[in-house]
Amino acid sequence: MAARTAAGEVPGTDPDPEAGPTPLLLYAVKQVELAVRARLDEVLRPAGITVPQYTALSVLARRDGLTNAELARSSFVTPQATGDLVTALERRGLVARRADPAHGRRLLIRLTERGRDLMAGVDAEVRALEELMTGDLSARERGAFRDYLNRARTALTGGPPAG
Amino acid sequence: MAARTAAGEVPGTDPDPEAGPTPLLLYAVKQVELAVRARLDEVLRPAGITVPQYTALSVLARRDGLTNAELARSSFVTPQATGDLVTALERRGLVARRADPAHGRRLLIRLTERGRDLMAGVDAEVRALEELMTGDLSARERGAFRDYLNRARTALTGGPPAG
DNA sequence: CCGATTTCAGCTACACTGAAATCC
DNA sequence: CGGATTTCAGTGTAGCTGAAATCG
Repeated sequence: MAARTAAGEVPGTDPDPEAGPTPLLLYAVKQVELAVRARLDEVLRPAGITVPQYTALSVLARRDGLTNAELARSSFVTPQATGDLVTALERRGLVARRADPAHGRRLLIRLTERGRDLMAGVDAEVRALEELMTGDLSARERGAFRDYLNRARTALTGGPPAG
Repeated sequence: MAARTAAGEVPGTDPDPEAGPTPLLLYAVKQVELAVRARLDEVLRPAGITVPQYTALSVLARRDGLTNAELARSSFVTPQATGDLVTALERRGLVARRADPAHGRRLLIRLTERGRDLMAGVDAEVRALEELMTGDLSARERGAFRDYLNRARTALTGGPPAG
């Protein structure tokens, strides 16, 4: 495993003799996500929502009025998966569905006041988690990190985040 | 959203006027992981294993003879979660448990020949997925990406990967 | 007795497939 | 009719809490 590199220094290929085969970046991404999930779970438990639910609420906070199908595509899952999730959020009054005035079938999902309050309530702790994760990266490194992540997502899905 | 940056160029803070608040890196990590999971699911379905099961097998492939509790810590979940998972893998003959000769209670988990064969069978496609994700990153960028991911995990968990 | 590990029991949430109905 | 969306039904996996037993 590449030893912790000094800030600003770009690590080359890893010559560590005890490392064995270099772990895949796929795996490194998963490890970070698992660690984030564990921490985020603790932050969200008092608010009574799960990480997938928080993710859905985050998407809606940025892109209000999505349909369930669009929400599903934003997370690369089936509409059924997000359907159950949205139903749970709706029962708790965090989101509301209303018919698309321009289309008889589509149901637009919006955050309610309560939903917005909940997101505001956890915002500080989520930002603290972001800071914990990236605290020892310089502003320049954080920008590069973000760029790599965006490029990886684009390469995997063949398009920008908009579902 | 930061427009796709040319290879080698380090993006600064994002001046895009339509972007709204900069999405958190937490979220960018999650998006990549979701995209990876969707692709990896397709790759693993023919082999009949799920992504969490594959992850466990990967850990065992690199660190054979772990206990269930150690395996759980490597994924930041409870021993119960990995316990069910290992039982499923055991029923399919992909792993085997045997008592630790030096400790009456601990059960060491090892990949079976069948388990190793399964991992070998999906290896090419997993590597192809890795290449798809990082194909437009230079070797230098891949190294930096890996370093950022490792530092993020370390910052979140306060230690190296070894459980 | 304490700490770590394993296991049993019960539970919730996530996500899938398949199928049907609705709307453009 | 085809394409997209929603919904219903059924299934399996993942992960949790709580509690008990075992071992060092």
